[in-house]
Amino acid sequence: MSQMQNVERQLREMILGLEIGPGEKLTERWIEGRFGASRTPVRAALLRLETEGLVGRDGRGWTVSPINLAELEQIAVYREAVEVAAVRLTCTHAESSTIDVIEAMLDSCDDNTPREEWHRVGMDFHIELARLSGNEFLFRAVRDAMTRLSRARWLEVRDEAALGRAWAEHRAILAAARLGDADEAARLLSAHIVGSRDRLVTSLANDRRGLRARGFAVVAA
Amino acid sequence: MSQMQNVERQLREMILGLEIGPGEKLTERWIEGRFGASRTPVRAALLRLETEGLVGRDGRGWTVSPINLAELEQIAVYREAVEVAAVRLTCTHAESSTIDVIEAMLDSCDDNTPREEWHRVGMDFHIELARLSGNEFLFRAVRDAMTRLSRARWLEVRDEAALGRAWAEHRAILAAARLGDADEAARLLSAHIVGSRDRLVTSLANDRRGLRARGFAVVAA
DNA sequence: GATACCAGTTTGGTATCCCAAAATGGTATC
DNA sequence: GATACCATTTTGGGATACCAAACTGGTATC
Repeated sequence: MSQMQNVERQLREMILGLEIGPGEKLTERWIEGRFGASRTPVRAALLRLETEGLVGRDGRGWTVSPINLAELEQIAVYREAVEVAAVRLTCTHAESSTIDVIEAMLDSCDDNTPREEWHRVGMDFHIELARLSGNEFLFRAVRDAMTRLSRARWLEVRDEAALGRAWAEHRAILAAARLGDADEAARLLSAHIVGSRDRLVTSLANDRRGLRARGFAVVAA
Repeated sequence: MSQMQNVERQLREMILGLEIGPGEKLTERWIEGRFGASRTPVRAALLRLETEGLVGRDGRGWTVSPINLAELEQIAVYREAVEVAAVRLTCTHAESSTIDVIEAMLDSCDDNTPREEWHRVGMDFHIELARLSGNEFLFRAVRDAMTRLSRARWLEVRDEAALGRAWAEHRAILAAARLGDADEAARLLSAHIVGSRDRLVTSLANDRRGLRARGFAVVAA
């Protein structure tokens, strides 16, 4: 694997895994030293991550994008548009077997599953469902949106009940998609996204002080 | 303006203006010499244009993305999702004065207006309408989709009647938005996008031989 | 004539060097 | 003690040197 892809992947992981906090300053030279690469691949990685919204320019320098509550609300609206369109498409041509694969993903999580895994599967559910639409643009839109949401979802204080409810909603959406009931799948998915957004924004707004204390920049809505 | 932004802008214009044909190979050294910049800004520009879908990797090298009819159809579906969502949002809060600005754009085109200007305004209509939604993600999605469509629309063989019909549809959409009639605006916009796609794909498919003769790579649906 | 092979060239990936602008930190002045 | 000012360092933007892999064109072999 090339250095460029390597730096990009590792840096993305550090940002998404909150090893580098939202709002932190980045210097090309620090990244260079941290990953043992020269500035050329470092700069390529930063340019890529910038388009993903994970880092941004701060005057002349680079900054890890802060968690932005207003942005999270806008992303939810965007997600609703693209995910609903995707699932409607899926309903017109999906085979039961492909739905089974996604359902199996959900099944793979149980009481012994680490929180990190639930987090990942919860995102992949939406991404893989969008992939089934067969539309590359809808798929990428959902994938990129979930990437942007990833850190915020990680910070969310989620109780067992909320996770269980999310999983139940996921299953209901799959059930509707399996029947090819586009309207029902769209309605359920839409409600799921809006509900998720509400819980997420509420949780982060409430915990904003705590997050800032941990050094994470959280911009209000 | 920095060299990086300069190279990026000029190279984008050359690609969108078909001065470099779809499917053509690009070498970093050629670009370097063509714009009098070194490879550092050239690479930054290529990385950016890659995320816009205007250039792509071809093995180790770079290629100007070909016109892809299947992709055009997928983009139309994507546009329908995001543009309809945007216009629905707009209908809930748009002021008549902001609609006026867009209507004035349409009015600025008359019989004496060069074809190039009609082309630009036809895209900007959709972009500015999406901007009115106030949702940055929907806006960027529309803007990026129009960028990807730009070259294909430029190649389309459009008659006067088709242009007039498009402008009439644009005005009808604005009228519905001005009244805040979200359902009607959504219906009209949706039909407009699908109609545009059909005309575009039909035109390009018919003229595919001619386009290839001009050295433009056109990938079938 | 087709094909396998090899030297020379081109090209993207990487490392490194230079520079101007911005940030930093210490000092003199009030 | 606060502030204005200057020397130093740091940093991103750009240019260039180097390399390994890929490509090219020609040649030898069958």
